[in-house]
Amino acid sequence: MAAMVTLKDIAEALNVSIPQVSKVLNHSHSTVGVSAETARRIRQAAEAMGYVRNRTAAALRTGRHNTIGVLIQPWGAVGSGLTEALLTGIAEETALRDQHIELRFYRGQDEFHRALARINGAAIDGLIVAGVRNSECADALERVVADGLPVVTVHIEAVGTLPNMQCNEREVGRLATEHLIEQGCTSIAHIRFTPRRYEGYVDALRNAGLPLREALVYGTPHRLEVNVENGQRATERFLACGVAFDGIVAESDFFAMGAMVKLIQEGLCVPDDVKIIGVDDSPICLCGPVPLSSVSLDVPARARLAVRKLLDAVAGEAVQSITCTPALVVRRSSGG
Amino acid sequence: MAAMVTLKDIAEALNVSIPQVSKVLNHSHSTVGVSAETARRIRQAAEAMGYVRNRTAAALRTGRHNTIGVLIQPWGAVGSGLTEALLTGIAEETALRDQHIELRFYRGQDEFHRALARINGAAIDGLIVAGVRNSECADALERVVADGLPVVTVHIEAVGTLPNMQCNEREVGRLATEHLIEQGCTSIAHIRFTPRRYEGYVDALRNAGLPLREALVYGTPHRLEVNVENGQRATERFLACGVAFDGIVAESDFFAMGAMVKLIQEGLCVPDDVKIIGVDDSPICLCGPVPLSSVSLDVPARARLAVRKLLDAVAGEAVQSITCTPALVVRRSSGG
DNA sequence: TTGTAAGCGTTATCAT
DNA sequence: ATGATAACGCTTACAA
Repeated sequence: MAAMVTLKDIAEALNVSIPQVSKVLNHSHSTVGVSAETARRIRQAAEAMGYVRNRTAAALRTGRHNTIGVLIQPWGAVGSGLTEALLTGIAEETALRDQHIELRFYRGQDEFHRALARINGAAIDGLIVAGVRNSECADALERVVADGLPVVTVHIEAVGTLPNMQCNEREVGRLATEHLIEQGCTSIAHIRFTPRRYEGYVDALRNAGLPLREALVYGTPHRLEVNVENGQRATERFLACGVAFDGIVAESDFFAMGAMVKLIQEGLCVPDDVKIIGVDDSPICLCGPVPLSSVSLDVPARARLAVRKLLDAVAGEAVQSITCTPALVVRRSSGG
Repeated sequence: MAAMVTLKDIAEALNVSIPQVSKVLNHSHSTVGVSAETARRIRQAAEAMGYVRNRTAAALRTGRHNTIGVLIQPWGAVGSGLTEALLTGIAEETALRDQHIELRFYRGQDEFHRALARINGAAIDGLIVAGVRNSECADALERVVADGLPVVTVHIEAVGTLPNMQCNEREVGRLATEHLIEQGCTSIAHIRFTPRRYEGYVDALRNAGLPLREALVYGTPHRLEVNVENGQRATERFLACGVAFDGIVAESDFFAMGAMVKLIQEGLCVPDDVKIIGVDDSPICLCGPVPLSSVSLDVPARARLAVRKLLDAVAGEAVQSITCTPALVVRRSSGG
C-alpha cells in the first residue's frame, strides 16, 4: 500500500491544524471559519499530494456511510432483464447523489435472513429490498426498520408497512387488453399467473362488453413455470378448445414468445390472424419472428425513485408507497 | 437509531475488559487467552444484547474492509444476461467468503474515470473490473494497482498486465464450427464480430479440409450492431449470394436468433436444412421456434474465479491471467 | 488469563 | 480565524 495521504500529512506540510484542513476539504462548500488564503493553500496541497478522503474514518465519526444496501432476489424470469434494469436504475441515481452501493443477492428464505444479517452490519444508511415474497421476511424487515435502518422495497405489491415502489398491476392487465381491443380484437385469450393482472384483463373485457370465456384463460401456478414452453402449451389449449380467438394477452414476454412461436408453427399469421402482447418489455421482445408489443413496468424509474425515497427516509422524512403507471410499448405483434 | 450495542456495553455488563470481549466475538474461533467460562458468558451476553460488529470501526483499525469493489460496464448485448451472470457469480463467491460487494457501473470512458475515482475511496480491499475496452483505461487501472489496490479483470482479453479471467476465444469459434461439422455440415457460414472467434472458425474449416468462402462470412464493425436484425440481414446475404450452405456459426445468440427467424421465414427448416449455433448461451436461446445451441463462456465460473484470485492478491500473492475453456451447449438447432 | 493504553483518520466542541 | 482535545468502536502490543 503506497502513500496514503491523510489530513495530518497536509496539516503538517502547511503548518496548520488538522481541523482546518478537514473543514476546507470535506465540509462541503461552506468554508466558514477559514481564511480564503489558507483555504487556497490547503486545496492546492491536497491536490498536489493526491489526498483522497478516508470514507471509513468519516463514517465511523459521523455515523453516515453514504452507502445504501441493495438486497435483491434475482427477479422475474431469467433473461427478463429486470434485475439488470433494477440495478442500473439504482446505480444511476446513487451515482448522481454521491452514494455508494453495497450489493447482496439472496434466493430462498434462509438466504434472505442470512443476507439481511450480513448487510446490516452498520455500514449502510438504508436498505433497498427487491423480491420480498412473504410476510415472514417482511417481519424481519420491519424489525430492522424499528432498529433504525430505513427500508424501501421495489416489488409487485407492498408487504406490511414497508414503503414500496410499485406498479399498478391491475392497470397492467387492463392496458394490454384494451390495446388489443382497440386494435380490433373481439375474442381475447389470456395466459395468466398473477391475480391482479387477470383482474385488469377482466375489467377491460367487461368495459368493452366482450364475454369472458373460461376456455381462453390458461394459468400456471408457479413462478418457475413462467416460460416459453408454457406459452406454447397454453396456445395449444386455446387452439384445441374450439373457441375462436384473435388476440392473446400474455402476462409475461416469455409466455408471449411461446404463443407467437406456436401460432406461426400452426400456420397462423401474427398480427393478422392473432395479435399478441406481453408484459415486461424485456430484451427478448426483439428476438422473435415478429417484434413483440409489451407493457413496461418501468423498473428503472421505480429503482431511481426507491433511491430518492430511501435517502429522504435516511434524512428523517416519512415515506410511503408510490404506485407508478405502466406504459404500453407498441410493436408489430399487436398490429400497431 | 435504536440501541447500537458495542463491545464496551458488553464489557461493562459483564465486568470484563473490552479486549476480552473483542477476542471472543470477533477474532474468528481462536479463543486464545480467554478462559472457557468467560468466553461462554461473553457469547451469551452478546447474543442476548443483540450485538452486531461495527464493520466500519474494525476496518478503520485494521485497514481491511472485507469488501471488494465491482466496477462494470453493462456487458454484452442487453438481454444476453452476461452482466447478471457476472454479478451473481461474484456475489456467490463473496458471500461464501464473508466478503461484501461495493458496486458501481460505468458506460463511457469519462464515466469510467469518475467511477474509478469514487470507488477507490479507501473502503475496498480490491477491485474487479469488467469491460475495460482500451489501454487508456488500463493505464488508470495500473496506476491504481501501483497505489496498492489489487485489480482483477473479467473481460474478453487481458489489457496491459492486469490479470484477466478470460475465455479461449479462438476455441469458441473452433468449438462451434467443429460441432456443426460433426453434425454433418459441409458448407458453413459465419456471422462475425471479433477476430479471435473468426480465426477459430477458420481453423476448424481448415482442419476438416473444408473451403473458406468469403461470401459466407458477414461481419458488423460495431458492438451495438450485434443484434437480431443484423443476424437476419446476414442471412439474407447468404441466401442471395448463390453459395449453398447448411450451417451457420453466429458469434452471438442474437445473430443466431435473427438467422433462425429469417431461414424459417424463407421456408427452410432448422436444423434439417440449416444447422445453427450461437455464442453466450443466453436466456434467449430458449425463446425461439427451435431451441438454440450455443457456446457457453462460463461467465459465472470466471466471476467466482475472479473473486478468489482477487482475495489471493489482497493477501499478497501474485496472480496471473487465467484462460478458461468454453463449453458446448447442444440443443435442437444444431441437430444434436 | 486478564487489563491498560494507544491509535486507525476523521469530525465536533470548545477554547483561544 | 485558528488550534487543542476528545470521541466514534475496534484491534493490537504490551504489561500485570
